[in-house]
Amino acid sequence: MVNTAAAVSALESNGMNIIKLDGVELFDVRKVFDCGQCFRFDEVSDSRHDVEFAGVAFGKYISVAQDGNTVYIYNATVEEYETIWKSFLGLDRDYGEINDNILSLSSNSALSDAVERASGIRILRQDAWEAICSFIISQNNNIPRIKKLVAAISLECGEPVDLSGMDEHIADVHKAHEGNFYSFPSPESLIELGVAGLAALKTGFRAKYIYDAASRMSSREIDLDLIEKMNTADAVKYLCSVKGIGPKVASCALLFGFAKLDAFPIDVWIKKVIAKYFDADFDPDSLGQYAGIAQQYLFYYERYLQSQEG
DNA sequence: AAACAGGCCTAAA
DNA sequence: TTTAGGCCTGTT
Repeated sequence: MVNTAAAVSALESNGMNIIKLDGVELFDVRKVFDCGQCFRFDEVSDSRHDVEFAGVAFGKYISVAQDGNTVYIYNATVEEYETIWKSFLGLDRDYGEINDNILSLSSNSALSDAVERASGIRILRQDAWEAICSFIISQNNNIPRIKKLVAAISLECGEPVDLSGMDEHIADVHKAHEGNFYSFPSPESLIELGVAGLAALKTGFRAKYIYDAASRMSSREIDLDLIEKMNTADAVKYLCSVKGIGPKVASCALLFGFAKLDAFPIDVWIKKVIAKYFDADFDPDSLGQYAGIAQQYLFYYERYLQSQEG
């Protein structure tokens, strides 16, 4: 059974393009945008749908809404869906098959519980530079503040996104929800701001790291096409040559920005998970080509358990 | 008030 | 090769 085959149709409302996807399985918008992989989407609280998240990606403003197995993408054409949003949302992959693969490689009961509990998470395919830069910012930081900092550099250095194709009513609703309407900044625009300018936006000790990464991006010393072709282990080493990028940040960038689904970021939560549920000699590679997805399931699961305490 | 937040760098053994 | 401190800032 193939779960990628959603029925795609194009709707229109007051000139705004809307994609409607019927029969979508193993997809949960809230989990997708609330599991900490993406810092630019916020929930639209008075949505006409069960749940809706809106934000900017690839220089475009969209919102993604869901009622049961039906998913809507507002402000998107069929072409944009096929070329950008389908892969961005992980809708080009069969998560039924992925979950089976993960479960076939491990009999760990916490992992099988996690797969069930976290069902519906999809790994986003984000812009590579945005992922690299965002996860540099994420270090020694918490999610609300990461989101604030990413919003701040986008407001300062990004370009205003085009809202001309949007239904005015929808646009107004979204503007009321702290949505930020600027694209993620190019490396060049961040360089222009300088280390001092970046620090002035409260990025703290990360300012020089962002600057260094942006410089190496701009000079093509960091070659995204090269990373694309590398295996994950080599790509981690490669990215770690940038000041401010260590194994965890590199793994996150590869998982969320390059669709390297075997990248396995080890943060404080995952350390806890490994200590709690796995043997001391646990090797992430044992979870196979989708180890990074398993990591997200475990991450989500442990945070879920934590939230249930007290 | 002190510790911590989805780490990483540097120095020191 | 592994192990301590320190780090911007904000929140609890």
